Amino acid sequence: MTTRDRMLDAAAHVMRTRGLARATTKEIAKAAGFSEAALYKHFADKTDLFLAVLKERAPSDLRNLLDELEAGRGDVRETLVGIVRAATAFYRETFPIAASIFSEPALLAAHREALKAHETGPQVVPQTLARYLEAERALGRLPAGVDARSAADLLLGACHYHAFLGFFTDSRTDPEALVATLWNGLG
Amino acid sequence: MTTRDRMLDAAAHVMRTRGLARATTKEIAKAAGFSEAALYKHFADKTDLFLAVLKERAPSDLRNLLDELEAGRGDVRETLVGIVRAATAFYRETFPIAASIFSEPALLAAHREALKAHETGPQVVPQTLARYLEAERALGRLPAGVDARSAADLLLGACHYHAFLGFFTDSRTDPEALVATLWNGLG
DNA sequence: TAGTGGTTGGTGAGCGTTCACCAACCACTA
DNA sequence: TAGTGGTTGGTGAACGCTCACCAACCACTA
Repeated sequence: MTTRDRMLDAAAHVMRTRGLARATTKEIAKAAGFSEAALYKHFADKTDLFLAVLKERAPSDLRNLLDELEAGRGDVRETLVGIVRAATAFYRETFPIAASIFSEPALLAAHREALKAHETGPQVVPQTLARYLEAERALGRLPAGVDARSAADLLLGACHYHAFLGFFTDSRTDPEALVATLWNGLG
Repeated sequence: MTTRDRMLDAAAHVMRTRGLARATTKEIAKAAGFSEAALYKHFADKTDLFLAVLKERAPSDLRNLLDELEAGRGDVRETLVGIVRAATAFYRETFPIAASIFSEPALLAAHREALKAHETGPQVVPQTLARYLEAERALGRLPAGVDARSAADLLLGACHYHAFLGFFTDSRTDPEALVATLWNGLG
């Protein structure tokens, strides 16, 4: 493991435990086992370090799961329940860091620029799920008129929302109930 | 308008524009038209000020709208579309401040304590919507087996999610499509 | 093969600035 | 005249970042 990797791991850890506002360069360097000055041999400044953490230390579990989805293989409802489970855990883990970017608008802007340059971002998650639902619809396993993107947003939105609420109260997601409600509809 | 009110307004404004990390007591005091020390005549410390902003300057549009909902009055679907519109705007406005609390775990913990003491919190929003849906179900305007809380979470979650995504990419909510998808279901 | 010079990646010390916060003081009013 | 609510002018601590310096390693040549 390279020095840079150890620094990124340490930074991610300190950001998670102390919060972005209290994640100091001194503490990150100490956690990585190096001097503070060494940080600046590998990263231009603190913002550069944080952007690198955001880009290189984001857990990819959910994205991998979605990428491996294949239409026609397995029951759609069961698949969705699995996705709800994974997404809830994923958002619960990533929310604190993702959210704390909002405390520094400059950092948010820089992050957005970086995402644009790499043509990626959090929206690829609902896009990928929508693509899967679209494929299932094409196979006739979902109603013809269904709006795949709306369905993806409803499902992932509920997970995201639960992760958020979970930091303020003790709320639990019931993946089966969620999927059943979306499946049956209100009409 | 009292001095305290002006200070709260100024703090809310600075928090929104500069971000929590760059919202200094000096700038807030200046924006309110007072000296920095005057802040400390009205608030014990910076955390106290921020908690007061969170409690007393949260826009209440959505909560009011939901509180005024009455079952049996008007078309359910149209009502839901209106709620989606209001919720999306609401979350878009409140997200930056709500999210930036995560940069300071101590502040988050204090906020959570304050919510617990007043027996309130963000979860009252889905609770209120669920209560409305429950009432509509009791009137036979929704299917008997529908899980009101899940439906509320799906709908509000999508709004919350869109507000979040909107800060990273240019995404737009289509309230009608969202409600239609939830209404018709996937099954 | 021993000496030379350059690069890489590290260190401890500390600079300049900013921050939250406060003591002392003061003007106004009940 | 006592209390309220404001001001000026600090203070110590903490922060990001830079500085001068150096050990280890490497390529090149006398």
